[in-house]
Amino acid sequence: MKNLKDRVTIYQVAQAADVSLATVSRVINKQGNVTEATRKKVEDTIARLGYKPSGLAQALATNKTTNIGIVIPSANYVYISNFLNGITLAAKDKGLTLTLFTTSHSHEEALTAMEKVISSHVDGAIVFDDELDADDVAKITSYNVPIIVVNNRITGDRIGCVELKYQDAFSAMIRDYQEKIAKHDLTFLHVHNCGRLLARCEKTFVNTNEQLNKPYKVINCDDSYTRTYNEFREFFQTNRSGFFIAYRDSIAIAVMNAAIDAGLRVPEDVEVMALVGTKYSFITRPTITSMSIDMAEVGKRAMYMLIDLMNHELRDKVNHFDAQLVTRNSTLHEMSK
Amino acid sequence: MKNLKDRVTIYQVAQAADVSLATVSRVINKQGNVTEATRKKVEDTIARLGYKPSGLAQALATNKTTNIGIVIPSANYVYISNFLNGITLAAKDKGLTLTLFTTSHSHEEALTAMEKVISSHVDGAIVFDDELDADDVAKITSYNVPIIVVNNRITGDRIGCVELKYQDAFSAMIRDYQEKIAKHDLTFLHVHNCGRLLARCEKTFVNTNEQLNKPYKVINCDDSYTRTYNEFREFFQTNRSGFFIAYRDSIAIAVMNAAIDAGLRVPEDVEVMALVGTKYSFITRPTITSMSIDMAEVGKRAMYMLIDLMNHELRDKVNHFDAQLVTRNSTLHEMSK
DNA sequence: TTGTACGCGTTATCAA
DNA sequence: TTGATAACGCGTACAA
Repeated sequence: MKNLKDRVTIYQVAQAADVSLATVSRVINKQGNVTEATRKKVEDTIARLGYKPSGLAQALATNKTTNIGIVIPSANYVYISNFLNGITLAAKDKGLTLTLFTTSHSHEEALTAMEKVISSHVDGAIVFDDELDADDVAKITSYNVPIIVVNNRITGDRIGCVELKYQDAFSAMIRDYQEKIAKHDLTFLHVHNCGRLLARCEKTFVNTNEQLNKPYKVINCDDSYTRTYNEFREFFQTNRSGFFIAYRDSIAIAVMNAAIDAGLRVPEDVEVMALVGTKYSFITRPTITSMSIDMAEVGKRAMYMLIDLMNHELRDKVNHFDAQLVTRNSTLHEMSK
Repeated sequence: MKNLKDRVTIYQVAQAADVSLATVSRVINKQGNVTEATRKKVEDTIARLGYKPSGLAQALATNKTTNIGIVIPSANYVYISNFLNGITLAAKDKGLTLTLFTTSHSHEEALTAMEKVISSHVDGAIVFDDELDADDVAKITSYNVPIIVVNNRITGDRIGCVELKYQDAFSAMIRDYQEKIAKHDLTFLHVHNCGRLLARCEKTFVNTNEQLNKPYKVINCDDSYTRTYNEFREFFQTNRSGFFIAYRDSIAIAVMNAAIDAGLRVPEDVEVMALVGTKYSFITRPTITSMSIDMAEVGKRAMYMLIDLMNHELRDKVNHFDAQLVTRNSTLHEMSK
């Protein structure tokens, strides 16, 4: 008994079972056309030799890898983890394996990731990355790999997409606040180069307030809890009130904690909300008002859309999820009930 | 110009460039032994035809996939995301691609995941999954795939491991509390079937208290924020004090919020700490005392160990990370300073 | 420097 | 029901 078996091949199995490799192949793929007796014989020697088919060779022969490429900027955000988790659930359900490509928020890396997606021979891909635009995506589908794009409206022969719509709910929320409460000026926390989603929200913010003819502010902000906390500790020395709208809930929490630690009351003096909420929106005190989309559901949907697309039976190439406003204790919304 | 190019092969490039496919192969792999002129000619036609080498065929021919298998229970925990992120960073650094296998906390799924790891032909694997024991892991290395196991002490010819050690710091913390503060009885929140790490901590907890001859409690608890919160709201109706030690920080936060919402003071009436801390330990108010290991660092280390192992140059097959106690405001530790 | 021919581990098509 | 044999797309000795 050797310690490290060199990979045992279908040929060795065939030889040991005294059949041809074609027969072994039939047994592996349960294709029938095999006597019960020989089937058992083959299966026994497969077990005895510990043979596992090479996915590589199978893929090369069938032109199917049962591999799905996932392109994301990083695995480190909670909402992306949730998204990823939804994908894994759906993928496992269908016996698909996931290959991960991360891009670290750089256009260049995103492009090389797409190259790798192509050469890695995946059967399809799900792309959730703001660095990639329509042209970049078109490039890859010209290689005949079906793609679902998340958070960008792109369609094509082999492209589907799922949109994340914050505009309606966000705009409604702004109107509601301005009409019924309007205690504080609304301030949008702009983050430089932080993706389409935030950019769209900022546009919605500006437009809605302009239409209402209400005052509003946009200030710069870092995409980091600690730095934002420190900046706002400073900020709240002189500014003692406001309504702050942050991208992610950790940023909103940073602002909130800075306010509280500066002796201000939330939501009476300072109101805070997050655009992208996760479960961490409700574990703080006060809890954080946030917009939310169940990213695990988005992941599942994307995966199922991709499977349909691979089978050429995807009817609606554009799906969308609408964000829901969840009012909690960091804003005065509750009062309007 | 056809819309969907069927995969263009090395052979087509060779033909179009009027050279043999061996020459194209040399150009692709930058092996030299090619005239500057023909190299340029080949590269031009590669660009013109949009040729991308098939990773599959390359892998089959070279017996190298540059793919690393990652086995984790789920992508949904923050500390696992951090771990995953560390891995992606190190992997990208080395041009490696990641294939993800999730097991959903079931032994059966873990086993099939290992099967897939084998047939997927990865060059190596990192396994962070409590469902797998030494035998399961041994099975896979007999297929000659190098493995780094996280959070389990397993070694072998092609196996290395990185241990996550909580015992020392946890035991020291218990002694310290019992000797210097001892205001509340210590209660360990037992979660059924929640993995080796928690089990080891529970053992440490019991042993240390036994040695000190101090009273202690172990009570059952769910691994869910909401359920834990609700149960402890109930609990705090009658029990008005205690020191609770939870597995993850979200669970600790659930207990803390339940206490606060029940009108108790933290840490004066109720103390709370988490064994596995993430960044969410410091965004709550009060902040949560927790033990912590930088899981991103663990991921990086595991990846670099694996690379060494693949190159047969891994010296120390056992690495370990020691947890650090970070005292924050949810316990009275600060007072002992 | 370049080309020929074989092998990598499968699947699939045809005969037998 | 079985068994040769040709793909699949590439790397690589070896020969030219």
